[in-house]
Amino acid sequence: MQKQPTIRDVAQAAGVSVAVVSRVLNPGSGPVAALTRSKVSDAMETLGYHPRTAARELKHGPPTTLGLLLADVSNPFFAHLADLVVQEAHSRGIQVLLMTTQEDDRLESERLATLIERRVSGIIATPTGNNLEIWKKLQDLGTGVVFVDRSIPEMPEVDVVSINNVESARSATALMAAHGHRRIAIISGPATSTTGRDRVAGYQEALREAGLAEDRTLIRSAAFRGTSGGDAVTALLNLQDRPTALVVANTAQVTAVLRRLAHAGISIPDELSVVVFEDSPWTELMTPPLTIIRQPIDMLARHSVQLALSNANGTTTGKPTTVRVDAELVERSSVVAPKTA
Amino acid sequence: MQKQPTIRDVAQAAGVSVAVVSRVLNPGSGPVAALTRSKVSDAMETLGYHPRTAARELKHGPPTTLGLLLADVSNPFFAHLADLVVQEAHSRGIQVLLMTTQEDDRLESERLATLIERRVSGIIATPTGNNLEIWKKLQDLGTGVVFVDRSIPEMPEVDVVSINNVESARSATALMAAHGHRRIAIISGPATSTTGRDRVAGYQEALREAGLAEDRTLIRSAAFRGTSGGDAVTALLNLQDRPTALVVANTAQVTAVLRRLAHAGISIPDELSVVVFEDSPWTELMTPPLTIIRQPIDMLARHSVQLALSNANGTTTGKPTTVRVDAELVERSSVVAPKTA
DNA sequence: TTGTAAGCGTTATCAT
DNA sequence: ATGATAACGCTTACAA
Repeated sequence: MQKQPTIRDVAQAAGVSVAVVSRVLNPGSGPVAALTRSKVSDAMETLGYHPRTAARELKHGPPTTLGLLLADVSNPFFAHLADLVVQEAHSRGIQVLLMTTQEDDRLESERLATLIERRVSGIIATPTGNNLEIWKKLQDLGTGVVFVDRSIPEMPEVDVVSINNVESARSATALMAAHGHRRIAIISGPATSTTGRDRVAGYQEALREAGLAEDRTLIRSAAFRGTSGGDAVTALLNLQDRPTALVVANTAQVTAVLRRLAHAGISIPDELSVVVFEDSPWTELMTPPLTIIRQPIDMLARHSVQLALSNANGTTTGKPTTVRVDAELVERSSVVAPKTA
Repeated sequence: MQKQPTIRDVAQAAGVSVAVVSRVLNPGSGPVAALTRSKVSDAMETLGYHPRTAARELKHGPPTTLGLLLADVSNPFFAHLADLVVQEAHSRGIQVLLMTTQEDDRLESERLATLIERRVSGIIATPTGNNLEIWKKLQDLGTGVVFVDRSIPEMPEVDVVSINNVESARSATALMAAHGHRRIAIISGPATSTTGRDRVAGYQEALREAGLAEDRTLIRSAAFRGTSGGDAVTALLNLQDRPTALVVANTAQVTAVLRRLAHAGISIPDELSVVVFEDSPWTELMTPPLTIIRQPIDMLARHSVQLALSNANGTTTGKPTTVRVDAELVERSSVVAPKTA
């Protein structure tokens, strides 16, 4: 186990001062003679020198790391988002500290404390909805905060990047209505989440447009974690006047819902038409291939990183930005006209 | 945008010296009077003080971050691994820097350079197979290096955590043989990867045990990225003597394979029995439910973190550790006896 | 063009 | 029990 050479070792080996080494390390920070430069480079090479990030950051170096705080990474949607955020960040020379909250605001506050201590330049997060004060503080500190996928209504000053939740749920529901369904159910995220609320709003809008009456028993919100989606299905199936169509607007609960449906022996789309908010490749491999709402995750990733970085150092342009990208309804074969009973 | 208070500000506000503040920050580092402690705590509270990690690390503080270098995080297997690694690390107060290589050794070397500069205490990685010198250097530097899922044969000195690839492929193949299949194909990872080679070895072993002759045309290695799995399927289907069973041992190519199979109108398991190395929930939702090899990802995550951390600071116990956990063959409905032609 | 030296925010060693 | 003060490795005026 060898000891790490410092800038001083390099300077000595090259027969110059540390200032010169620093200059070749940071091109543009000052003049260096070509010959000197190569001598220094050689020294760095032979010594196997690597500048220490911690020291650089301490000396008000531009913070080069970004926090990515997600609910969890097992969820394919978040996994894909993480993948793209990392790629996008790397292409800008930024590193990503990955953290998860498990939808637990207690854990969230701990993670945020760590992020504060690290003085990350920005944070891209799916907030639990609490810890308002900490988020505020982060912004005051000049951290670029961006909420992705969801937001916190009480915090309109934070930038948000998400799909148009209202519109996507509306289009999914409208598709059902267009096929002649009159009893359309929705399983959404918890009512405390903006995605949950917005998607239900879109659903209601579609109902209104189709001249359909709203039935509260057909609106089920399921927690993101656990198997709440399955229970929602069971509840729906136990209704005396069962729905003929179902919009699964809670991405984290899609497999739980489908599993319960399969278990109950419900045949899709004969007994139940289905649209899910989930665009993993496997949705196309199902029998029948599922009609889905596809989220442009690459757009979400790109905008999140860009905003987080541009908001860093309090370079906030004043009014908060809200990026709302359109999701795409991909029609496959899980929606058909209801059986006339 | 407020300025961040330093330890000096706290000291001043509390009317003590910085040394005292540092002591209350690091309990056990020295005596502090109870009254003093509370005064300091109050000052920290009202000022909203957070110690700066960069400064602490500079002052030979225990490195508290770990690098997780994966091929990509879109792959559900890696995503799940990342999720659990993060959880495990957090439970030990360690942070995780997430990076991806896209299976590109050029990118890998860049990421590794960054990790060296950050002086991370450990790295958990799915190596591309190259950059041998850098990996060696990392170890010399006292970084705890752990290869997960795959390994590099030329680097027996590095700890490895993976499933028993030989045995899992053997059991999957043996299942086919037990059902009476005689033409069993396998689509594995590239021959340059240890997982690819090991799984093929297990496949061959099972063939031998079943007294079946090996047919080279039934062994297809597909790259991890892209849609190479689909091409392998097509090649297999074009054989004049088609296989009646297929082991998909390349996790990253499972959906590509299934998609091509569906596209070709091959019915599972009637025309082709299938076992896949992939345990995402959706495999159970397919028609028919897929027989799979389930990897105990939680074990992989736990051991990886533990090893990476214990190997840090050159605390290497001498001989490298190899943790090989057993994968589980979960029989569902995608394997049946071959149709007697 | 290059060198000197003063920080950056902590921790740790001595004194007091 | 508390306080000065010297590092830690790097950047950056300011000199030379």
